[in-house]
Amino acid sequence: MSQKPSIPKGTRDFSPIEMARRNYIFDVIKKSFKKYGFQQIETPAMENLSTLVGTGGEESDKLIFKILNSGDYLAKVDKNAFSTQNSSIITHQISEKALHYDLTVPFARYVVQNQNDITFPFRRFQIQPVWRADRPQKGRYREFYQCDADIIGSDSLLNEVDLIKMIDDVFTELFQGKLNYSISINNRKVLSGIAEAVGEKNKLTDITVAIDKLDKIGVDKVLDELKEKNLSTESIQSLKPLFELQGNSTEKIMFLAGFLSCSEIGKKGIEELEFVFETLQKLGLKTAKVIFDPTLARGLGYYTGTIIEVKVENFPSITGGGRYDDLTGTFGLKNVSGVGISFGADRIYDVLLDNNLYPEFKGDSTQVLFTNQSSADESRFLPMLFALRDVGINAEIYTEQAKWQKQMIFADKKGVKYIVSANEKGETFMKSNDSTEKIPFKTINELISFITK
RNA sequence: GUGGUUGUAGCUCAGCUGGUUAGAGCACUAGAUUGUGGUUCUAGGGGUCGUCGGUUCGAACCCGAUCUUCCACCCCA
Repeated sequence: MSQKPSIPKGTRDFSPIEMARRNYIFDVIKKSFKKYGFQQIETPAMENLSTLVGTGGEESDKLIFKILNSGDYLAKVDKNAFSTQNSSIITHQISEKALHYDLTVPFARYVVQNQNDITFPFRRFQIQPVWRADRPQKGRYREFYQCDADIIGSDSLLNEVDLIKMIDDVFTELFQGKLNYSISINNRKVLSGIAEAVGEKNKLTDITVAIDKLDKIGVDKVLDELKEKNLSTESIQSLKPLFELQGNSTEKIMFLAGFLSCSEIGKKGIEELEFVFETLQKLGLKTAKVIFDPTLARGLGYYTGTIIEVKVENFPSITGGGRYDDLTGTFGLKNVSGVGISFGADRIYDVLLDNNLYPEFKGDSTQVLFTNQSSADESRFLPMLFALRDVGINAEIYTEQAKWQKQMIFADKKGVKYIVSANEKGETFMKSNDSTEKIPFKTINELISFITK
């Protein structure tokens, strides 16, 4: 052992069985995307750093993996900037590219660049890895796949309804009705309305960040945090009823409608929520439990309307999304609204594994193994091998003339279903993996019908 | 970025309060046996005990730093 090989923190290798499971998840999601009229695109793994920074808020800027410029990257650094040792200034001088942090921002960039060729409303999906310089922990990786579906160029709330129905479809299939999950919905306009209604319009983020922690740290700590952020005692007092909200989603919405009656933007948010909930109620959902959660905030800076998050017990959110009214605005295309969601394939993988929800995968491995104990075997089996492959059966020959035992162990470990062998007289036999009975056969058609029966 | 945690053979781990050439199981390789299905037996390869530095006559074991693992916070898929 010269040196111990390893991979970067938060990244993973995927074995054959893991890939089979991952592809199963991707296939289910992709099938739904297509069914709802989304078309696939792909964007580069790296973007210009300038298109990525400043779109998702300060927090996400910190988590962007930057790519060092090629060549003598230090030579171009401004000497004054260098001597300040200010990394954020120097960063932009030594790095002009970065790995994308999510798929929504590259998509917005794509839309602006290709606006003349796109017919709006545009439904696109994108399944690619994203990178975040985060600290790995449970369900959190530095390289992971997002499966994004976005509709851009439409204000209609029917899109929100469509996305939630699609979430229902995907998890109904993946969870097979055996696992509870909930789709939490809120609206940024409601959060703005709350800030406005308590007279702290400019403390919106402080309020939402604090509210978001309600179920984690409890009412008292949230109030403490608001005090620290210099909210007036009256404001905090008037926020209090929100923390004690009881009842189902409809009752909560009704309460907030009253609470926000003095705020235009708040009223708009309530209207939007009501539409989404009412429409979903009419259409019905297969397995999803949709709840209005006024404490749902979500950090990404660009959301302006509906926000969505899917949760399973004991896991961080497995799907998230929302509406953004002006994401393309930062790239020069105004007045284009979009809404989208992102399935976190890697977290879904962990959830399915934890709950034993993977179907048995058939046909992923070799179905038929031709044993090889002599060059006579090789010449007699090779034509059969290719004949099987030609009719679509996964088959291989053991390429070494090895001991029978070794070949059987190989077949067993690989999960091969059928074994073909010959004796010294040249008689050929086939058998299935779970029995020791060898059945003689003469023609390739006999073999095929045995395997495909 | 903050706090905690982990690191001994390819894998899972043992190694008592620091004391001679660091062990086991599995895996791997070769041979024998079973005489073409996973048995059994024998032998063998493989570790500068994450890395660097310190304490000590002596360190896998104590101390420091660093990297790594996992977990929590922040934030998020």
